[in-house]
Amino acid sequence: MNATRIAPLALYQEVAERLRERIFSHELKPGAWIDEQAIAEQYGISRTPLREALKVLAAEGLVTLKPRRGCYVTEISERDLDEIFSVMSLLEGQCARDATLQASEAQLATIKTLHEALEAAARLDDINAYFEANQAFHHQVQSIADNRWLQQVIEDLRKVIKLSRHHSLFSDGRLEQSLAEHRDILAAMLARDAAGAEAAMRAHIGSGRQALARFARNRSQAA
Amino acid sequence: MNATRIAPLALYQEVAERLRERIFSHELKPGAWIDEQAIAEQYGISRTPLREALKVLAAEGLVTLKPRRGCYVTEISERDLDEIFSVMSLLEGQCARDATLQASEAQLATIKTLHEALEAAARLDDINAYFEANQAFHHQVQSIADNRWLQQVIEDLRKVIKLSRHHSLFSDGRLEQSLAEHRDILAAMLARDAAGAEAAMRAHIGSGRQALARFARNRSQAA
DNA sequence: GCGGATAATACTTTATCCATAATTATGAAT
DNA sequence: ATTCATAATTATGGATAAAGTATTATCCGC
Repeated sequence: MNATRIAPLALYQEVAERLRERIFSHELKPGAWIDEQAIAEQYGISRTPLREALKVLAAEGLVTLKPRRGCYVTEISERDLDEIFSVMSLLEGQCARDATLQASEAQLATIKTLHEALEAAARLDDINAYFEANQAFHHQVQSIADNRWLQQVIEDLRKVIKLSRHHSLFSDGRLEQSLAEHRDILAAMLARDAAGAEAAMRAHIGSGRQALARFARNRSQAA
Repeated sequence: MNATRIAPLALYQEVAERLRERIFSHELKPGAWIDEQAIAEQYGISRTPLREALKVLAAEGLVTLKPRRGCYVTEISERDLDEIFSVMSLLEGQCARDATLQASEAQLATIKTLHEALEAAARLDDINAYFEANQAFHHQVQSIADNRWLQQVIEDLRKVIKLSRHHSLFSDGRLEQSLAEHRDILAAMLARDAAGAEAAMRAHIGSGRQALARFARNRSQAA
């Protein structure tokens, strides 16, 4: 047992987090069987905390537990993505609306700063930095909207979306398009145009769905 | 060929369901500590599947696991309810909109039939029947909207709402008011007025929040 | 008398063991 | 040769036990 462990987290939570990483990185691919014994051995733990971690991941929808059949990484269909993005569009749109109405001047300034990081990343064509800045921007909007349950649902759905590769989403023209959409969102928020911000955010999410669909098509052609 | 073999549900799922019932019925009150040993003894099982069940309930938000402190039934604040109902209003409103646009004539007829059950229960002042019919109506609208992820999120949030008593919600004038709101929803749907159906549904959910808030106020006065 | 520290108790947490069920492979029969 | 049945192996699901940590209570010192 690792004596240097300072994390106050329970072991099963630690395990759940590490499995999430492996699922999101597609080291564990959708549809793949999760070998409990092998994982437990790899991590040097018993199967008990691992099984508890799998229950948590199952509740999050990342894995599917088939009774007496074992545990498999959830496979997300294109239809699932359509449905999830449809909900996400609704929720993030509402966030943008609420944030626009409720933001203090200081918070609007923060949003503006985060957007500038986005612009900078785009200029450098640094996809990883753009990805990070994008996440920070969306997170900040949600934070300003100040509805923990709304944030929670968005976060849960985003995890499921991450089951399908979307790291390489910001390639080619998509990055430029995404940036333009973000400019629209920012402009509406700065103008205190709540309806406009909501509409811009919805358009942005919808555009993300289309990019993902294009990516899926290319991928299936390549295979 | 054992075709009679239906889905074998795991023990932890069975336990989770029984705990849900006890939490919803307020036999296990919000804030109450869940004694693992006592529950396991009551059910004649070991603590292992019970703990797995608690992980699932924690993921649903029904219980809160405090590391090294044990498991407690989640306490929902009035602010939580405000936030949750706000999201529910958005989601159920979208359901009403989608259902109005997508429903077949046969599905609209089903909706009409379910509404008539509501009217009948109201005439008889049968609160339990009204409650059931109400659930059936909402469920049918969601079913027609045909977005499984949207349904899932609504279902999850509804579970959390059930942490606060809302059985006796349909008392006094509230039943009449709820019925009137349902008439608006139905009318808009039958008229294929998607925006109207969404607005009516949002108003209905918002009205439900207000009724719950009144109930909480009365309850705190009584105590 | 009050505060802090130490010890004891209790509860969570993890590991190991066992049983049951499912799947796959092999053998036999048609 | 192919298909079906039976047996064996493997993995999941449940129980029990042991260990570690946190909290509370008591005692001692200031």
